[in-house]
Amino acid sequence: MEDVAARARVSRALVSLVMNDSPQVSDEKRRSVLDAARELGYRPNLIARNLAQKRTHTIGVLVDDLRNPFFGEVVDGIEAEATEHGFRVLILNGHRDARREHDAVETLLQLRVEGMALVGARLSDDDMVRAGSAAPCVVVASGTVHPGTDTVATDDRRGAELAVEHLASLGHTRIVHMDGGANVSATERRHGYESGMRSAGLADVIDVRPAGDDEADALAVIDTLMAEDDPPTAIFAFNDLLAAGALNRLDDARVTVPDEMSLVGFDNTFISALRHLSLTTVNQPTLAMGRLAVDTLLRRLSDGPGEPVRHTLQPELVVRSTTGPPRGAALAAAGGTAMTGGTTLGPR
Amino acid sequence: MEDVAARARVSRALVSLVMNDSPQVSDEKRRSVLDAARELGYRPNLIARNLAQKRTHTIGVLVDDLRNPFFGEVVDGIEAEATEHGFRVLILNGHRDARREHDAVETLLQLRVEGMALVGARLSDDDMVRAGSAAPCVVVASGTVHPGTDTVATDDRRGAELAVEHLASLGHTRIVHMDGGANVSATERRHGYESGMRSAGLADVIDVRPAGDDEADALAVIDTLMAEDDPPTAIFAFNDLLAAGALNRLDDARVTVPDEMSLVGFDNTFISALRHLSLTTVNQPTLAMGRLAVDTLLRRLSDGPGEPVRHTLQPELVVRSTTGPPRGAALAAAGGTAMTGGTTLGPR
DNA sequence: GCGTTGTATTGGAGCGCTCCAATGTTCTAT
DNA sequence: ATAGAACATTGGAGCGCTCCAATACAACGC
Repeated sequence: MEDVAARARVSRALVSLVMNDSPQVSDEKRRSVLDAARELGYRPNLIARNLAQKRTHTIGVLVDDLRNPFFGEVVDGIEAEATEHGFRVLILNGHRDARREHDAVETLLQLRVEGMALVGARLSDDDMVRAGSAAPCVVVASGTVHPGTDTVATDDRRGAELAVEHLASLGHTRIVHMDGGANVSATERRHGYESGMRSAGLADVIDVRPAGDDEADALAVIDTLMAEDDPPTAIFAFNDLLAAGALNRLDDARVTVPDEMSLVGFDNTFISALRHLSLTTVNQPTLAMGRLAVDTLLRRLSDGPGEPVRHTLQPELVVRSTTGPPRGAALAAAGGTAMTGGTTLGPR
Repeated sequence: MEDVAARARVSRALVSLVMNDSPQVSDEKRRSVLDAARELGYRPNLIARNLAQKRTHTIGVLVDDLRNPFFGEVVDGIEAEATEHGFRVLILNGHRDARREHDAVETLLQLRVEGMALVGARLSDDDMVRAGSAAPCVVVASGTVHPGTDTVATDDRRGAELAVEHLASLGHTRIVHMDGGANVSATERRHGYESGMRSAGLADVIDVRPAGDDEADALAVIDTLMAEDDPPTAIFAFNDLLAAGALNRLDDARVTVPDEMSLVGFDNTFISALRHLSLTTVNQPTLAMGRLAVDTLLRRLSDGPGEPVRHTLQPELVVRSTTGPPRGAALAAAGGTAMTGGTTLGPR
């Protein structure tokens, strides 16, 4: 910078003004500074700038699992909204590991991000408090919800209800839920499953099986289920990945879907749309969630602390080809439930 | 930091030493500094530290498309290796957009990363030169190759040959290649396809169709192909996503796979393994590529500039259920080609 | 007791930038 | 011609840390 100033025969301060394109600079000087910078291959040092400004214009994103396309889509939304508002986005990967996510948050804070979006993060309440007191945080797509933090989430409970209503309306009674584990989304979806079952008059056959959130987690559960005397006729899985794993395993066991087993996922990731999976699932408005997360963060940034806000977006049932009436059942009455979108495509 | 020093009744310099856990510090002082830091909720400022040290211990990763699981796996490898060597990893998303990737590189450089891994990036030679002169770069999984930069890649050409050999050995003659566009991987795979065709004595029916690298890009190509008088009996697609798109469209057109059409992808992403896709594909050792990329970067960092190194890893054919003999053909001779791994599973 | 070695601690300059108050310059109105 | 405003430019302090050379302190042999 020194060199640029010298070459352009101006002060360092003026170079700074040009670099931040202040309107206060005469065209003549601006041009000569720009020329000098180019000739010298000068590249402003963001680190120094951030230090001097005491601002970073950066929001940090912690993603629970970069390989889960659902999170990828949320991040896309975050990036879009953030860049529109002049913020840079730094992405750190949590690898589905609480300890690494804890470290990642610490790194983000040490880097002095101005806000953090925690996408599907699995953080302890302690972590959340520490993080929240250092920078505004927004928890997206659950994982954890701490009392004091802003959140953006889909109405997981309602989504689960939609799934169960759909299955019940097809005539299913033995509907099992493959549970996603110890996070808020999973809890909500389980509650939704339960309330859906109750509304359908199936309270006495509520059946929740602990599974997980990844393909591999489905295998053992399917094995167990199919070994039972009276296996279910339908499964509602915590998410698409789990449902895909279930589908694989059902295939191994020569169980046809949806004839012998109906299957519903959650998230409407692109894999569920693949024609050969054609998974009935529950859509979450991922892009909107990402954008809303950033908006929430920015609002918090300008308004300062206050009542935590909770944004809840509405899910939609997407009916594809993994659900149908139970084997031997009379065709269930069409329609009835509040489902939207999705068409049943191709033979399965 | 000032405050911590005051509270612990030591100098700022000593606090710095403790924070970088230097062995030169007496246990007594160390403890009191640590206590003071905790009580005050002190969090070191990485920005200031980076500025003072003139080092960031950070390597930047530019990912062409976060939603492509293939890249996600490579990034996992990069992160693993980098953290093992005490480096932080910053991920920026390129959104499959040359302009955004250009900007992302600039950002990374301004943040003074010590090296950059460009995963599938689509950068101009100019960009690469600028980037390479500011920080060591390694180009992973192609996209672009600039003469002067280190690269880590799969032997795309060989991978394509494996695919074609496989199809030819099944008895296919009309084998079309769906091309991935203007990047090095695509070019290599096309060359591999061509040389594979020549070796199989099919030089006169080489048929390359421009497509792309995403699901949607497959649709029009399939439509065109199936409208032709003498459609091919096999397709070798640039990657799994494209193959998945093709599969969808073939389904729409009521073309059965593999009876009426065989299909091979590339990358062996987890979607190709989904039982209901069960896509024959070419595996790339993603994790190893990520790790190797970091190693290359670190070596360059310590050795300084020099002859660019090119690491080429070997691909493997993974045979699943989307390939079979052409309709009506006699069963082709088994074995023969150098294929590894993968078993044909379940009925399609 | 003294010098000597060694280790523990400190002051202060400096990293590359921004920002503020101060100064210099030009223009307008009287 | 001149006060005043409006704009353009500059010097220098300061952001929070590290690192070096300098100093303080302790232990040791003679």
